[in-house]
Amino acid sequence: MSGLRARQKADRHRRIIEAAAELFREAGYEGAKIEAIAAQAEVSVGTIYNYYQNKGDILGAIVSLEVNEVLNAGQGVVARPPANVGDALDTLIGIYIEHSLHYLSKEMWRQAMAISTQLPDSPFGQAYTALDRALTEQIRALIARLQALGLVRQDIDGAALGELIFNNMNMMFIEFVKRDAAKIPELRAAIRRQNRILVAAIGT
Amino acid sequence: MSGLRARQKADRHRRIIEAAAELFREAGYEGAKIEAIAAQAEVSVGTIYNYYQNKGDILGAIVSLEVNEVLNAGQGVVARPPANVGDALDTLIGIYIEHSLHYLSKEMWRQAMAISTQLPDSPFGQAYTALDRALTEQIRALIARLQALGLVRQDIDGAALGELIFNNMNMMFIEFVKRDAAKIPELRAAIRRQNRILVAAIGT
DNA sequence: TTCTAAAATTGAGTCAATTCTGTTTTTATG
DNA sequence: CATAAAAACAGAATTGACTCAATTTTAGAA
Repeated sequence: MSGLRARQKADRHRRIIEAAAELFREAGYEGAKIEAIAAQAEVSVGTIYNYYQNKGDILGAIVSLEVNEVLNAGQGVVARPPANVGDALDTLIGIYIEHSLHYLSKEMWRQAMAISTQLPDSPFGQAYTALDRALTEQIRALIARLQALGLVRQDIDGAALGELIFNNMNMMFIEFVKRDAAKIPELRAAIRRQNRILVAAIGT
Repeated sequence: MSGLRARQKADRHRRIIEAAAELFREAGYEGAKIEAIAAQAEVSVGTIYNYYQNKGDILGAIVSLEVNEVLNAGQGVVARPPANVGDALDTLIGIYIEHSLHYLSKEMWRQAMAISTQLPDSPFGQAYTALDRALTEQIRALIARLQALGLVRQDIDGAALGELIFNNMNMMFIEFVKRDAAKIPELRAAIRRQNRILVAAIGT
């Protein structure tokens, strides 16, 4: 099929996202007015609201792109993890963190996180929760892999451990985006230090 | 001194907070209009903005009251902790969680958390970060206490451990307030399960 | 090709937070 | 006491996200 209508729709979606991404980057989330996004995308304000429930959902679409790339990159580590528990965790978490500021500024992350807690039932709120879950799941998968390789004790509660590691990392990341001065290497070092306690407890 | 001006100021502060707390509870954060708060407090809209930078800061003042009570209650546990690492952590965390919904609804917590990430440099954003730090510090103090009592190994990195426990608990609490259906006993059970991994690793 | 129902678009209008400017109240001084 | 400076107040005006009724475009049947 792919009628005219469907093509125009996809095209408008793309134009809105591109316009928003550009303006968010240039002017910040608050600074990017809906009217400006509409003008840049060559649609009307009403049309934007036909495609997205609110301004946050536009940002949400951009965040989803970013996180999905990260999840993809993480798969490689899960498939072939370094032969050392600490390094394996550090490598996976490193991918998450290093990738995180590619498309999104700290300010955009702050807004995205804020919206996802403020409106947990909006389309974006639910999508963000699902992304968090997917990341937790991937850490859990890494632990299962390490258990299969005999690097992590079999009697460890993998589900609880995955959540613990993800929750700690995520909270550290939240604090990281809240402070503009915070640097990536310091964030990684702090998380490594925290995980060291766990690594000592679960390794064979 | 305590001139008329200072007294009126304190009185207006109190009236605004009381009016806001009542309306937030009744109508929710978004539902409580600034005009309504102003009317209820018998001041003008302009005056409210003279006292608080924005609507979020009013909520922030209420949240601070709540968290400070919690910190206070926690001190008792740190002073005389149960003679078992798992129970000690569970007791302290229990106090935090059970107290959390006394004055604040889940919706108010969501708003407060959102604002604190959205505007980390606003008065409330900074206050919220300080409160988080104080809670982390209290968990750290409990661990130090348990180490002094010989219940936790001396060679454990107490600072990192405190952060790990707080970050995990906080993230679980965030997810808890995001889901209206989530219940306190389940939250506590989930955190206990996660902490069990740590308890096994650090106990003597 | 022509016509009609459904889908999509438009932009002026609404609503509520925040800002701004002129007025009033308080304080401190002679 | 009178009064000028400082502080606080009031509420009208501004701003920007979001809504909605009217209009335009598309798909597909005749």
